[in-house]
Amino acid sequence: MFVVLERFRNNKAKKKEKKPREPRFAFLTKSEIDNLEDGYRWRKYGQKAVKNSPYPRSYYRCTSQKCGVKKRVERSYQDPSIVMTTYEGQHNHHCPATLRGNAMLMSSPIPSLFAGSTSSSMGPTSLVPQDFLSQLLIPSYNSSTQNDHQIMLHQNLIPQQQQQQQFQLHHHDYGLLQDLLPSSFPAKNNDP
DNA sequence: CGCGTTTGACCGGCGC
DNA sequence: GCGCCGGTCAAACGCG
Repeated sequence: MFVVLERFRNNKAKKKEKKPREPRFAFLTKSEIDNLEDGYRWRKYGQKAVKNSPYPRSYYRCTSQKCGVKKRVERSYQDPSIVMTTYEGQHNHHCPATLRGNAMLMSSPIPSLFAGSTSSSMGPTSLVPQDFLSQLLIPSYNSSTQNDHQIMLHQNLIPQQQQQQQFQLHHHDYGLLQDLLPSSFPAKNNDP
């Protein structure tokens, strides 16, 4: 039904060198597949039971060496059709396999959206306070076909005017979101 | 044989 | 100190 895109900023950094956690962000997807294709190869390295939930949480790591991106997938205990995916870190490489529709990555409307937000045309986005943990995007999501989805993104940073746009997305575009989001909101990094 | 998953053990942080 | 909890390791296993 909908996708909630959330961004975490781990500034709990009392010990900066202790756990220089990568920036994380999560989004909810309504999918019956736990491991949805985002264009990257993942190796599962753990699975734990979730408290107050009958569904386990799976831990994945990007298979590329030099790329410590992690991701965890957890199914909602309330709505089993909703899967929460949390990414941690950013890929420092491109998609390993040229999936079908790879060329579409360039023509995807999503990059243009976030490119626009970074190019200061969206102004207020850069004013997000650092400890602002709440969601920056709340895409609505309707599964039309198996591979294509209509996604409605609207920024709720400005409650007054929520900008809404519609896009066509593929599954592997979720990985794109991950690539683009952190750079879209360049928070002041006073973390050395 | 190479690569990915499974699964229990292990580990560090935190609260009591 | 102890136990819980979230996260990770790694050996065993499965599959092409």
